[in-house]
Amino acid sequence: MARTPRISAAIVDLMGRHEHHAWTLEDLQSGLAEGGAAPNFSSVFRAAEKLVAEGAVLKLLLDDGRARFELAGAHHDHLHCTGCDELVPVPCPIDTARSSALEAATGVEIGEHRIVFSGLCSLCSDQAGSRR
Amino acid sequence: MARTPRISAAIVDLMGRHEHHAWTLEDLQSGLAEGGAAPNFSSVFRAAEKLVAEGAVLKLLLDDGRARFELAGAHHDHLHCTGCDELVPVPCPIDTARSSALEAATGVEIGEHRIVFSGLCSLCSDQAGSRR
DNA sequence: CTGGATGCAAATGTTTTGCAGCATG
DNA sequence: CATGCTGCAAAACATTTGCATCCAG
Repeated sequence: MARTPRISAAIVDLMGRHEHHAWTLEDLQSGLAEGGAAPNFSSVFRAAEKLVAEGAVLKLLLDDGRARFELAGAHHDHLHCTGCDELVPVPCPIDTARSSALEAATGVEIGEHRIVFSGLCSLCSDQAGSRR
Repeated sequence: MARTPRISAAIVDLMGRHEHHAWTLEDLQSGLAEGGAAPNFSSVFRAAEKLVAEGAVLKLLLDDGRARFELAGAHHDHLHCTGCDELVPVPCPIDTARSSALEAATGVEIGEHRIVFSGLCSLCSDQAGSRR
């Protein structure tokens, strides 16, 4: 069987051409497949993990139990749309003052955070609105 | 093999006696086992899911891929301690003004949210501090 | 030639479901 | 005696790993 070379590069390229999208491993595999490649699932997995390890890509686990991958960049948080199931980036609502206040109030030391809002993305929200 | 009656009631009871703790299914099973019962894993799973469906219990998926269950109550968010792996409740840092601002800025409709901070809980933070 | 990447298959870890028996109302 | 709960076993799912092979440098 023909090999698919440079999978991780292809992943970065693919992600770059679809800015605001979080990819499951399956998404990545089928996305690469459309680009002519037909990589093995394990290879996609390993390439994705490599990119995560390198810091080029972020891995997120949603409540549906499947991991999503997205290009690393400026920090943002996410809205998991209950309409279309997309994971939409939203600006981070936590400022350092708030974070510090939380640390002071609870005695914890906060490093990172992950926020996932549930709701409707702007598209689904529009559609719901126009039907009302 | 003897049956363990009323597993879901036992779960609620168990959780009630250990306020701030998020339970994996395994935690629940061994917790119940210490109480004299020795329930089957599937039964624990089904009881937990039932409680979630009833709204008595919340289910959370962390990045380690294992679900945690905790008593439903006043909303709060969580810190996943990188020291002791506990999931510690912290007050919610998102107020309605901020949430509305986010909706206005992005056009989304926000329902719920889940925030998971990563860092050190107050206990682990203290220990780290005293070693410095 | 050598190390890193890939394909394939099989293992893993956790969650979920099928089915039969028990027990409570 | 009907309905729901439980135990046990096996399936389902997404992920992860072992191993042989391939390819670029």
